[in-house]
Amino acid sequence: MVNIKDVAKACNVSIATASRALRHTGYVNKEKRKAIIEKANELGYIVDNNAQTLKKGKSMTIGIIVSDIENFFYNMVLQNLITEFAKYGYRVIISYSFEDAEIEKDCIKFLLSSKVDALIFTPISNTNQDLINLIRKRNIPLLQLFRQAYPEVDAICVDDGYGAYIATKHFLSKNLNKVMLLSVKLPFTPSRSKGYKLAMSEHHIAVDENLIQRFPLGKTIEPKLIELIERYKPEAIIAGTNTFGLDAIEAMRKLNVQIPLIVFDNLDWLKLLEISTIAQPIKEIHEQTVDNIISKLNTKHYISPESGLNVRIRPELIIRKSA
Amino acid sequence: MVNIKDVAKACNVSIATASRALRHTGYVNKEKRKAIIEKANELGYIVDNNAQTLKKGKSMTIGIIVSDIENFFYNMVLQNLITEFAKYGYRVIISYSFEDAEIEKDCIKFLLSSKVDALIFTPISNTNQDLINLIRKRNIPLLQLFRQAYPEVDAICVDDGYGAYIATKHFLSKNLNKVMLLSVKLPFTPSRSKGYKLAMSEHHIAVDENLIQRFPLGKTIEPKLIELIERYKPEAIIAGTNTFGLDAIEAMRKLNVQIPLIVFDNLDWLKLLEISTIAQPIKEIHEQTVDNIISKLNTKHYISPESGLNVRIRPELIIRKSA
DNA sequence: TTGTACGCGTTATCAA
DNA sequence: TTGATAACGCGTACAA
Repeated sequence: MVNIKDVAKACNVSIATASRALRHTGYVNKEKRKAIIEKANELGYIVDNNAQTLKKGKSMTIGIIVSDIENFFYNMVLQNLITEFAKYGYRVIISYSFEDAEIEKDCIKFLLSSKVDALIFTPISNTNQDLINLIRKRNIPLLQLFRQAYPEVDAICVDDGYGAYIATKHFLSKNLNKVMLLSVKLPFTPSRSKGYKLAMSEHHIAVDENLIQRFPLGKTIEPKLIELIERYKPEAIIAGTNTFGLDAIEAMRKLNVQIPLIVFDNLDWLKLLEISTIAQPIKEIHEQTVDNIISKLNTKHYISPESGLNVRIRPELIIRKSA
Repeated sequence: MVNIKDVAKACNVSIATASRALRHTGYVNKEKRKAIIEKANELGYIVDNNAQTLKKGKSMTIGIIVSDIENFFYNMVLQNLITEFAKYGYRVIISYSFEDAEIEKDCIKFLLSSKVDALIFTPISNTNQDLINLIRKRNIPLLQLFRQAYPEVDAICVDDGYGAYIATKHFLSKNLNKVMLLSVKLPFTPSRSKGYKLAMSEHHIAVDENLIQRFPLGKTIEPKLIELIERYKPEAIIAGTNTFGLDAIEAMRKLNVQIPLIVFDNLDWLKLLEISTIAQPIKEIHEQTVDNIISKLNTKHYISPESGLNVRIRPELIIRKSA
């Protein structure tokens, strides 16, 4: 383990001089600086993050807790966040909560313990209020992404309600009035059914609650779907998630029917199958996220406000063959 | 920032006692311990990782550098690794190299600087030999995943050559001899074309090099594919990646032909489309990876060997309607 | 322009 | 069973 002391000794200078040379800070003789840097490389010296963070009280890292590692869309946003924050000199530390509030608690603790300078997370529940309070007390910039579980904390979400609204409007404009909505049992997200109902009311159509179905994530709904399609004979279907979309396609195939379909979240295979989709506004999401965090970080004495923002970014309807 | 000193003061004990109580180590009066832990929770005390790691010279973390955040299969393996290592008390720190050797260098440096206890990575190139040497000199357990760019370092890979072999065999057994292989221009991975050629030679069929096509990752090959299919009229196609598979399907659709197809990497949409596939052995990969790393970590004075293992795990052929 | 010396928060040793 | 104290590696105020 070669440390700065070793480098200093090898160069016959003091630790302070070596540090100044390597950190490019303060005065140090040009030739000496060059020699020190060279020697450091030669010895394979790498600064110790832990010591540096401990000393400076700043880690130049941003913690991000992602709730679902399988979510392609989350990964896209994450990729952009990593790249963008790097431009500001910040590294991203990623933790995955796997949609589990206990794991989320661990992740938050770990990131706080690591002294991240800011924290972005997709909340699972509102059961970690104590930690949220702690973060706010410490004035660490904090942001909820995709969901808002804590009203006092800023949130940037996709307006899925609006997504459902434009999808429903699309079908209604084609005189397909019996639209079935496969919604998600996910708390803290903008409600798809609200947008659905708004569109219906704008067209003066009574809402048939049987056509609004809610399912939890994580398991196939295909058998249930077959039953529902047979019973209620919808004229169009809006699938609230990708997997619901897959299940809907499979169900229709088995029933040998073709019902117009719009699926949330634009993935590759949807394009291939020429299925209409509600596309996530990836670019807007990561841009607003970076803005939000960086501006908080740049505010010298940032103090978390009493009540949080709730930014809702609108997705886009992409019409293909299926609808 | 409440630290252990604050907790100690609040409890009228010394820092040492507070530390023992909170770390559950050494002797401390039962009631005092309870009081200290309670007070720590009340104050929102969280141990400082940086100080702890600095002091102990051990971070209880394992660094993993993933080359491609979009790769569903990598993410699955990653998820399992996180969960499994947690059982041994290790946290995973994830860095993404985005298939860029320079970023990879940064990631390695960052993880070393963070004092990870072990490092797993998917190498992009063999241009970071200096850092690899450094890691080996420090005797930090090291493992290459999915690719082997440094022969002296242990590697666990999927035997894509075998995948191509069984896929080719399958077609040959059905008397489809003109098999086109869409291979990947990826260095350091087991060669798909080798397996293809082996199968061909076992059936005493001369290899037509025109049928073996190699493409880089990241951009569509559909136009090229249309041309190739028209020119060489293959009787069967093996797509070396998912995206090549998508492109092949699209090309066939445009040409209005149906050619038997097998696609590498079993994703959801392949099942839906009833496309045959070479399925990645996710479970074996993560199990062997965990074994490899944990056993190195448990070897008191682990010394990296002269030459690395090269474990090749065989994928599985899943036959569906498409072939 | 350089070096000395201290402290960041923690753990471990050792003496009490 | 407890507490004083010395490190861990680094950055910097201050003195030289």
